[in-house]
Amino acid sequence: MELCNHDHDHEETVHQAKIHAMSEEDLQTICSVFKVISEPSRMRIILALMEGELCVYHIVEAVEGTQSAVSHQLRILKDNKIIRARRDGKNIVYSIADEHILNIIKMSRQHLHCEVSE
Amino acid sequence: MELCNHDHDHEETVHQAKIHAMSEEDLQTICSVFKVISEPSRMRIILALMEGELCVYHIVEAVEGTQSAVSHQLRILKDNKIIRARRDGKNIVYSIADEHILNIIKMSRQHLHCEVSE
DNA sequence: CTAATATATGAATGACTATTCATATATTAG
DNA sequence: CTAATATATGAATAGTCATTCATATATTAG
Repeated sequence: MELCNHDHDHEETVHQAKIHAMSEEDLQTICSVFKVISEPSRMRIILALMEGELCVYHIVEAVEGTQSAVSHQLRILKDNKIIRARRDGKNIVYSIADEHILNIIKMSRQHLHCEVSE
Repeated sequence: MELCNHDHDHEETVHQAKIHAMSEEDLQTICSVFKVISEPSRMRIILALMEGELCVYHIVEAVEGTQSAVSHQLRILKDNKIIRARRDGKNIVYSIADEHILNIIKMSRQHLHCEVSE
């Protein structure tokens, strides 16, 4: 593989791609956000919390998961600052911490035609 | 774990979450899109193609990958209708096929402050 | 047809990760 | 303090997946 002589515009496109390339850090940032919300079990939790704050027991009920699995995913969401936790007596109440993620999900649902039905 | 009596609003929130719940199909759709673009190697390819169409050789050059790895990722992007391929002589020229994905990425970059520098 | 070029692909491998199970920690009631 | 409740967590497991290596396919030049 030596040359691609069928279209010299490609050389310029490659040049532009290199100039406009995201920093490695930004690339990791944006990709890790997509990765976190790409897991259905986590997306379900986020969607549930979009309706309002919930304690673990009710999140488990809303997403129909097991306590342990939900708790592990809550940890990942919290570590990624997508949700926040506050203690309220015996319960830990979770809520959305990042409005940007909400907007990304909302806009994506519109684009992918996965909006709320009503 | 029997009751959560510290806040009865949670019951209503769970109710709303169940009513507004996405269909399983939509959930898979949106999550699989996020999954595809959550891999840095694939995101690099998409970002390169945002500058213009490219043949495989030039994609390899733009993203600084190996031919085989890039080819495998191109396949996944094509299977997911994010890019399209057309043959041009000895080369296969790839280009973005889904404007929605572009918008999602652009908006996400704004939200996450990963915009182009200039 | 043959050689060279461009791209694709199958299998193997290693890395990552979601879930489960068992258990630990924290809070409150009594 | 003790029991019960609510949540978190560590280890094990199984499944997924990105990359690599070797090779196959397709196109063009001669």
